[in-house]
Amino acid sequence: MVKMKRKENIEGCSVECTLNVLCGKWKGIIIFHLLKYGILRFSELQKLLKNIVTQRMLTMQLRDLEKEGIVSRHIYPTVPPKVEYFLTDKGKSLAVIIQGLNDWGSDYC
Amino acid sequence: MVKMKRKENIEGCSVECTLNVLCGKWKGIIIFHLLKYGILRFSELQKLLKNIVTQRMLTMQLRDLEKEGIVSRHIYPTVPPKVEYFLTDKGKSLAVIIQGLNDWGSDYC
DNA sequence: CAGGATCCGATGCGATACTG
DNA sequence: CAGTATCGCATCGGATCCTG
Repeated sequence: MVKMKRKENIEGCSVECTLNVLCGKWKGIIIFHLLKYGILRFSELQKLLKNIVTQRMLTMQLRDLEKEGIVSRHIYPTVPPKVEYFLTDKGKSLAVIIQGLNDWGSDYC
Repeated sequence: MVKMKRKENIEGCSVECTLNVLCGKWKGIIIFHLLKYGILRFSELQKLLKNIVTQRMLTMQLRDLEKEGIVSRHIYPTVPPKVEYFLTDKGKSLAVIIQGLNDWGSDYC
């Protein structure tokens, strides 16, 4: 459930709106780690996700988050290429929520 | 992205675990409304969702939430049938998170 | 009223291979 | 190293119809 953008807003409930940003495989963890480490290279993110995720998936999730204005990236024009990902202010504002999700998960899963 | 249960736990990150519970179309809003109203009949939930959701979908999401121990239901053996849904303690513990999601959505969407 | 049964399209997600 | 391109399946989710 990832790209299921919804335009209709259910009477003052913006819950789904936020979930649309967070739901998508690995997005939560990606933000979690970026909050923790600040800046991470593509390969570092992949390692943190224990190589469970394929490059393709990681790329897609990062692109989605970029579109939403949650993460941004800095590309070094070097060889071999080096790309760093970091949270935008909008992304950092998710800190409380991510922390809450993490805590709840620790308690109830 | 609803049934994508993940067993692997990424080094002390339980974020995805919670997202697995919340992600699924309408689950967030369902919990949001149950937090707000306490108890809701099937048909009341459907109206609150502005009839956007089909009975089938609403039923499925409620069954998922029930399996996770988030909601519970009380069936009145009457004709016509009457079924009430309400949050379990585990479900109520999501209040802070749901509120956070709602606030963030209001601010950034 | 609440919800089960079917059908069916959309897309989420994975595996694999290739490139500047 | 950090991607893009293809292929393919599983499942998510919508529409419709049926029932105790």
